[in-house]
Amino acid sequence: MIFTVDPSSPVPLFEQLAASVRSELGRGLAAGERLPAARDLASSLEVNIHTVLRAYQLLRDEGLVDLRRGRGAVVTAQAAGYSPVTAIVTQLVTEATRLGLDQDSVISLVRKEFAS
Amino acid sequence: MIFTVDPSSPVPLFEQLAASVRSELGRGLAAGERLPAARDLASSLEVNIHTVLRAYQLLRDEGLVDLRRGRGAVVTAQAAGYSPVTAIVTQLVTEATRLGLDQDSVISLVRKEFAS
DNA sequence: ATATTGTTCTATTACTAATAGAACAAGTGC
DNA sequence: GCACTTGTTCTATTAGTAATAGAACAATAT
Repeated sequence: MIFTVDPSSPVPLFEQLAASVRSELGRGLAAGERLPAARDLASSLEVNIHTVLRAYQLLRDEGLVDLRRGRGAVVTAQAAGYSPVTAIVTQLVTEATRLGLDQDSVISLVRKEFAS
Repeated sequence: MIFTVDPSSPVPLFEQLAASVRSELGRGLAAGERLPAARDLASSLEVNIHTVLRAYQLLRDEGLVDLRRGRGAVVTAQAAGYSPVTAIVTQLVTEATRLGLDQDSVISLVRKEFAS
């Protein structure tokens, strides 16, 4: 469970960290597991504890973790099926279908966009 | 050719405007056509001319328009391939990246949506 | 020539990110 | 019960960016 941030990126640190946690949610990180204590993670990432807590609170607002004093940040059950991009994917496929683009064409566009 | 911005949105005005132009590129706005003069658009949107010019310069950096003094902002030939689907794909990949989802995860979601 | 239109420059204001330190409160574990 | 852990809240400072404003400039169009 390794989280990273890049201080030289224009993306805010707390957003980078939240993104890093979400990324782990799709892999090994399961419901009930604990994230590192904010003070520990802040120390190892060399960022302020407030920055870590802001990322945690963002994830809490999204329903991905529970925060409790003394216990820390715990991955929720609903975090497993969480996908905020689903709405956009639905819109994309609807529009593509309307214009006569098939699955492979769309996936090709996605790959190209990721590569750019 | 109607462009809009929402001053109450947390998204920067120049980014909103660039997104609005990109959206039009897929619908009706063809290569060689001129965008409104920055001063005119700034006036009608009630934003600063510098804000409009920043959006235009962003679009120029993306290769979607050419900027020339006296002539204004002209849609490039390359922009023609910028379909509504491309716009949505850009939005999708941007959002996915922000949330820490990688290419394979996104493509998996697209396949699932096509299958449904 | 003159008007149009983007470019560049300085400057100000407002907002946000990130940091820092301290005190506090709720939960854990012996 | 008591010490420890860990998130919460508060004030404060610094740095960076968005947006605005105004002016002068330079290339292009008509």
